[in-house]
Amino acid sequence: MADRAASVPSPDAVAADRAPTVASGARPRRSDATRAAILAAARERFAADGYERATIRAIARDAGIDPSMVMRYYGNKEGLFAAASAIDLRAEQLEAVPREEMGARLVRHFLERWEHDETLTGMLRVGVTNEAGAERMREVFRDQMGPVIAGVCPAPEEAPKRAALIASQILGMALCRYVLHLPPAVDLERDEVVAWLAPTVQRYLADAHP
Amino acid sequence: MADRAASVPSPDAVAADRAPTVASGARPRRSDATRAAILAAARERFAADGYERATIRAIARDAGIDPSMVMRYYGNKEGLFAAASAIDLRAEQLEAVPREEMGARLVRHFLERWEHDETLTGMLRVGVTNEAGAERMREVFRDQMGPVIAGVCPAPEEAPKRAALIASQILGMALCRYVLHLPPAVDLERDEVVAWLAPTVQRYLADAHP
DNA sequence: CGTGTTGGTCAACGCTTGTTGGCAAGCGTA
DNA sequence: TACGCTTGCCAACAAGCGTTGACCAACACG
Repeated sequence: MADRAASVPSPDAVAADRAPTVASGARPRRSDATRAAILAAARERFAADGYERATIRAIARDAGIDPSMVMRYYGNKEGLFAAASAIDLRAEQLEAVPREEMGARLVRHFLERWEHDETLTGMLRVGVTNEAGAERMREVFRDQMGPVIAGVCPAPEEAPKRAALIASQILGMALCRYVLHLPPAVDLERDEVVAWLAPTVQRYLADAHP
Repeated sequence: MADRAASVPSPDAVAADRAPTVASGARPRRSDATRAAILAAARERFAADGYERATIRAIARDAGIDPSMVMRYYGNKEGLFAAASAIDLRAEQLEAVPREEMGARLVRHFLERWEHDETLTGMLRVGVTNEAGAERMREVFRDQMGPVIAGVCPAPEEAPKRAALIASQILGMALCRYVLHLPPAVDLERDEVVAWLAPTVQRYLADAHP
């Protein structure tokens, strides 16, 4: 038994552990395809069903393997979620954006991320009912969103507060549009969402206190 | 077996069915206290745990009765949720508010509602992972939030869209503050939240398209 | 060729879940 | 007092859950 699949693994460690698509130092294993299939199925199920209803049995069925393989490779369900919730917001794409364009760019960036990576929906669905999922969201917010906001925020000590305000608007729209499927929110064109939300985010980012 | 506890009851019907605190036409039953205890325990559990983890057994334990009583009075778990998710946003309090104050009043109203009625947290927690819960949220949005927005919105045909934008901001803040417990969102004073969000909501409510 | 490691299946475990039906005690009314 | 409805508990059911360990086939390497 190797050191992988520890009892309570850290998300990024597990995620970075075996990434079949990335050329890492270790030589590839025959099981990389299976690992990837499990992870893909897990992301899909967590995004569609949340933590409790995304059963290991269903994930294994989707991946075309036995449930016990999930346990062997990811330790337990918690470890599987930790691996499946690894996400890169690609926030570095926003670092060179001039301050006055930041609102629109932020909104568009996250709408696109949300539509192309179901992991975000999964994190939200899980984070709302599962403490580990909520902690994961707080981590991502702090580590990936925080620095970007701090980089363009006029007063650095206000950056967390302003980041939270921005998150409230962007997460709220994602919630209404991609999770709750509120009809008028779903019907909006993407450009329309950007046009409406961008000034809000811009104000949260850099305006003086109201 | 009476006509109560139908197989798939409508939320409001079930909720209005037996409301021990309200003087209804039917004369009170000895079991009204038990019914109320079940409902209170259910609201608490749904708000704290979401749909799956709020087990009938746990709810019954909290209410100090046998799980089978829950089934007798509410038919099944879905019926229990339907009854427990009955909610009054008290939107009529906002009907006489002048348009230019509406943003601030809306934000403050919902913050207070959220802090005093855990049913809202329950609906959000359940709505994110359970289709019946999502449908319930769409209903409440349409029937209770819609009319208020339509009442002050300059162009009536734009009311649903504008209501969705407002919901995205208010639900987003509630999500960050009361569900995900994002630290900077939790640390904000209530007046601070109102000061920041009110202009946003005001713009979504009545400003021209951006 | 033989041997150890890896990838995978299978059957079962202990537990929890929603749900059901039977039975006893309490109450209201005739 | 006697009868019927109501309220409640108890025990059990079938199904599904996460998880485990035994076992087999295929590969890698000396």
